[in-house]
Amino acid sequence: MSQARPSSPKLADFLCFAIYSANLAYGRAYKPILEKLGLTYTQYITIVALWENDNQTVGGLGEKLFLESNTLTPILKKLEALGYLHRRRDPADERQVIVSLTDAGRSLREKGLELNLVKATGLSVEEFPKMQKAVTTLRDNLAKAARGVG
Amino acid sequence: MSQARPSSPKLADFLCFAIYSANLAYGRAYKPILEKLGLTYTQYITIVALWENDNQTVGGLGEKLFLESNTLTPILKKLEALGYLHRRRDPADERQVIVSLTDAGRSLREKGLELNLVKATGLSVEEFPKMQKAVTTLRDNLAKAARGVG
DNA sequence: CACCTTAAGTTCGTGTGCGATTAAATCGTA
DNA sequence: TACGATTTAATCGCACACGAACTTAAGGTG
Repeated sequence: MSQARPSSPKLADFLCFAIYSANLAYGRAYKPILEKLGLTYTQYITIVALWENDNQTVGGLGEKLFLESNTLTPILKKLEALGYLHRRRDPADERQVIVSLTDAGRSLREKGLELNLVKATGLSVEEFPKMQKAVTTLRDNLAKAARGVG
Repeated sequence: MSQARPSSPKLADFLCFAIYSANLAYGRAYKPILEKLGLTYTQYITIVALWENDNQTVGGLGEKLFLESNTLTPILKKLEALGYLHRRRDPADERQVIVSLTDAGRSLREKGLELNLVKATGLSVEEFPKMQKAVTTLRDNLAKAARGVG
């Protein structure tokens, strides 16, 4: 195993890699919990977004989830097939599709699915919201930069 | 658009969602830079890991990248096809595959590919390493929890 | 109204992630 | 040494993420 040159950038110093690998770790932590419900992580946060605001358009939902319609459409169709939501064209604008939860979709919330992985983060009650805020700000700054602003 | 119930969990309070969406934002910020090189993000960090330590096994590389061989194998084959690395069985243990950079793979480092998105994060020089450390610790705690430890 | 432009979703192809299975090599132990 | 257990990659199928192209609907201008 040859040595790296002194100038070599270290993976451990990359913030992008920390975020990337933390995301993988979160997915692995959530998986055993979510698979008991037959949901993937993306399907789960889609349901959560609908708990927060029902009857959203695909585009509106995508804005909140940071996903394009080409990603959302198959997920929404899957959740519709599972009986958790309905999709219907907006009669006032047939281009848009309104997504709304079914009783089954709403009842997931009451089914004890208040996933709580706070303990697994190792963060204290004071640290948790600070971290959450900091990562959210980071995300918004990156999104701004990607749009060419800043 | 109906109102959410008071008890409804808000997406904006989820640390997992902050990480998830920050990862998407990072990918979008990196894409225009990396596609000039014809590399994806995962291919890029694989190259970085090999800059740091050349001649690694698939498993060893996977440990550093937090990826399994089922994910890495097609990526390594692609990078081999692009001429950036070689794959060969270890003569001392034919089960293992040694991955090593080619001159082309090493030269990517000199080609000014020291991607620097620090400014895009909006973090100060003092904040950046703190954030990087905090997210790394979070990732390690989550990984520990997912393994059933803790 | 006819025509062009814009907007919203869908479809398709590529590239990850990952669970499950397989193939091959090595190890351990009687 | 023979053989079952373990280790390491690779393969396969499924589910995202996303660029690009397509379809349909709405809006704007003459």
